[in-house]
Amino acid sequence: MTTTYHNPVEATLSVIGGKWKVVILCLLKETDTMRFSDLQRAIPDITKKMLSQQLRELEADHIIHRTVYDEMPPRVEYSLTSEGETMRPMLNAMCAWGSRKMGQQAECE
Amino acid sequence: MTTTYHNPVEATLSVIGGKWKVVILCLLKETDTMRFSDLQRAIPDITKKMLSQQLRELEADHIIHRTVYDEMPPRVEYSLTSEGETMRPMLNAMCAWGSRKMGQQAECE
DNA sequence: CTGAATCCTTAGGGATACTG
DNA sequence: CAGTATCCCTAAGGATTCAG
Repeated sequence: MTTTYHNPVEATLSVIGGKWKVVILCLLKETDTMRFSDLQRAIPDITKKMLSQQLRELEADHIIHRTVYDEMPPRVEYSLTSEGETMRPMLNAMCAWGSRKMGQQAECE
Repeated sequence: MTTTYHNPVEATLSVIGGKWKVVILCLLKETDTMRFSDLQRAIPDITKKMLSQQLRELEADHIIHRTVYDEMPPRVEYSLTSEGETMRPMLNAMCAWGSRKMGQQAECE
């Protein structure tokens, strides 16, 4: 499927446009590697379904890497790929803007 | 309404999370001031309804400024506010990442 | 623990027509 | 030109259950 974009930023949005993707990526950029349950705990409002769905899409776009450990109980870890690492400046900028805004409003916790 | 965020970036998403907002903002950051019809032409896939809706939300968040000229035919111009200007680094980073990706895939036009 | 599968609801968003 | 107003419908996403 070849999608035609009229603006470069649309390519960005096609990858990080999902409702929770940026939140997930911002967590991964700080913690390096997180388990499924770690992400769930860090994003209380997300459902399992949404989380796994967003993760699979990010994986399909080669932004995150999924490592399965064949243990009992199961363990799966997620981390940024090298492609995902290239997002760091962008993710930092997005976090920075939010922090600035929060600083103004003092409404973050 | 006080919304509680668990991550600073959620504050960012609450402002630019709309489907077309980042596209609109990226256009405004480059062209400085655009009319409604300019935006429509630059974003062929957006409907009037969506465009005006997204614009109104951005205006409510004090990100863009709306100037109405009492002429016939009507003219309305949109531009970034000073608050919107603080988004420039972030918007540039988002465009840059998309451009990089497009460069790899050579699928932009 | 890490999901997949199913069902179900709602609201995001498209098409169209109308207005100052 | 720059929007509203309606109608309408799909698909995003929530709740719940099942499974390896």
